[in-house]
Amino acid sequence: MPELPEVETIVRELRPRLTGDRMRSIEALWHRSLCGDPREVNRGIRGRRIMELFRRGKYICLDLEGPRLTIHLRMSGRLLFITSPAEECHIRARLNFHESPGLALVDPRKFGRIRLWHEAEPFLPDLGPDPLDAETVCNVLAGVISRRAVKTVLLDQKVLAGIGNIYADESLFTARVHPLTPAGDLDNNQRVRLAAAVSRVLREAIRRRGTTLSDYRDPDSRNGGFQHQLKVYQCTGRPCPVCGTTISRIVVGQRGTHFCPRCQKK
DNA sequence: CCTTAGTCCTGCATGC
DNA sequence: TGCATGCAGGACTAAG
Repeated sequence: MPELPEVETIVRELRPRLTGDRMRSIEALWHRSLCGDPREVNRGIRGRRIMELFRRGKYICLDLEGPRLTIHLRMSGRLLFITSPAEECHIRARLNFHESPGLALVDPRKFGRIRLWHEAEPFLPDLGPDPLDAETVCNVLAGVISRRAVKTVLLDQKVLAGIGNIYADESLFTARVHPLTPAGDLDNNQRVRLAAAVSRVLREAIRRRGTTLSDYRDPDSRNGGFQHQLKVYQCTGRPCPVCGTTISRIVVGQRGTHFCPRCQKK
């Protein structure tokens, strides 16, 4: 699943190749992959210059001289440059440019969404700050007084934008915090550890170009490398790399959650 | 305020 | 081998 590090990797690949180019069209091959009326979206983007590419949380964002285009890959989405006539399955949409090769949204599960935002409308409202900076994360966590499980809070995009299931579990393990700890009960030490862990894990995952478990690929179809660094995520039944205790799996907020019951005490 | 369940989807694992 | 079932999961919505 593309989370912040995977999306960051994608944006870094797209930026030098698309900045300054112009939009030609967006074709929706699956009607729900493109939000709104496709003809209206195409009127809104045709000929527009891509001023800037950036990431907000898990969103790929294109600044089109005012209006903005966002792409969210959700579960299984990939954004691939269309190079050879290589037949990719599950193409749900195509982005066409004046100069650059097109981009295919390949998305078996059809959850990915492309959306055009008009200049006047609030852009990605309700999205919390990005969690790459430990101090920001610490301040945000200090402001959470809720008794919700800390793992649920980490996954809440209104609180922090970009953390998904993989990096939530890995960060909690690194910080030695139990995923069910009520967020408001974290003491200062735990908060500082968790904030440091979140930013460190995300930065390290970016450095490794993301995690490829099954679906994720960068725009040139290359795998990430962080899957070799995972300590608890999908490691149920294997020994904890720190203490050797068997990694447990529980469900928290309808999400599979992996942790070491010895290192991460409540 | 909060949690839970349902929705969207398909590939894959499981079980008979 | 083949079929049915169920599960995963990010974001959103509705109900309690």
